[in-house]
Amino acid sequence: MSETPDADRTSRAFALAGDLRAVAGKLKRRLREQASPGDLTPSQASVLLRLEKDGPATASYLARAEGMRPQSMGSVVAPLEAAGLVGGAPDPSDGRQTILSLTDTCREWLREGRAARQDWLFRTIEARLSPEEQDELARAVALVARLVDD
Amino acid sequence: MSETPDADRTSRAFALAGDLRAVAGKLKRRLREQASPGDLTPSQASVLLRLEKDGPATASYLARAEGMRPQSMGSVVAPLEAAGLVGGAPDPSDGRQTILSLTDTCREWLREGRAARQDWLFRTIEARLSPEEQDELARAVALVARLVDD
DNA sequence: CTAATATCAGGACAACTGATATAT
DNA sequence: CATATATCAGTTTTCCTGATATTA
Repeated sequence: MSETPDADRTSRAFALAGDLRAVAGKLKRRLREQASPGDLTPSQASVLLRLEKDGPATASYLARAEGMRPQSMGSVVAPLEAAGLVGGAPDPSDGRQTILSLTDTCREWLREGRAARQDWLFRTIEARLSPEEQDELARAVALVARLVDD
Repeated sequence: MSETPDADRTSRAFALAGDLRAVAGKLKRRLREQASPGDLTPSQASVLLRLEKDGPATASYLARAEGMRPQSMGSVVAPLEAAGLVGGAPDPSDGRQTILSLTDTCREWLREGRAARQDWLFRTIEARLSPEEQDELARAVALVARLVDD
């Protein structure tokens, strides 16, 4: 309808950027407010999920994967180690590295907890989005991943 | 293909929750790292966008809209007022409230800056996503908005 | 010697909670 | 008096930068 479809597209992309920023901020705040003491932080949950998916990894690898500094990843992982969910073993072929992996305790915990656990985001996705919408969201997550990766 | 399609859907929803958390975290970190000094924070950009879209509003209204406490919104808005982008006027019919609105300076700044401005997210969306993908992302943003709203 | 990894220390930022003043 | 708004002050969380030790 517009006489200048290009300008139209541009302004829609601009609005999209704003909406995306806003919704990301809201999501983050909501995640924090829903967190009960003893819960994992979003970063920690991400790390466990990644270790489960990709297998053992070093803190530096995890930091790169999450787009975060190695030092920051250190403080994300430390509580997980303290809780016995993640174990560290020195890399036999490279003494600088420590290989992190899920403990059996953690695997067990993930297995039994998954659906029952108090994961607000998971519950809300199941409650509020149809399977088709979940698929749509999954595709969009991949799109955003492309935006934030190098 | 699975014998238990329900369990399958559940585990996909669980992975989706994890991926969404991860990508939201990455996006936030990326936004921060791309911010040049003098840039608006994501919250501030959101506020300007909302004031432009919905017209003048109080800090409390903005806080509710962004899913944030009024006190927090205060510190988001304060720099915008100091920068002359937002002006406050007392509500004539309710002395408790201060009506915030965009200044002419800000409108001018938005108008001229929009495409040229150093908005990393906007530029990246335009550069990396096709118009169709942008539409898909916009739909997904609406889905996430449904998750984070009450 | 240079590069990569890990860790310690201190700092910045954005949100929070609690308390207080004021107006409805 | 109860409710809603705004603001001040202090705290927490999460990530950052900078520095140092160790190993490749």
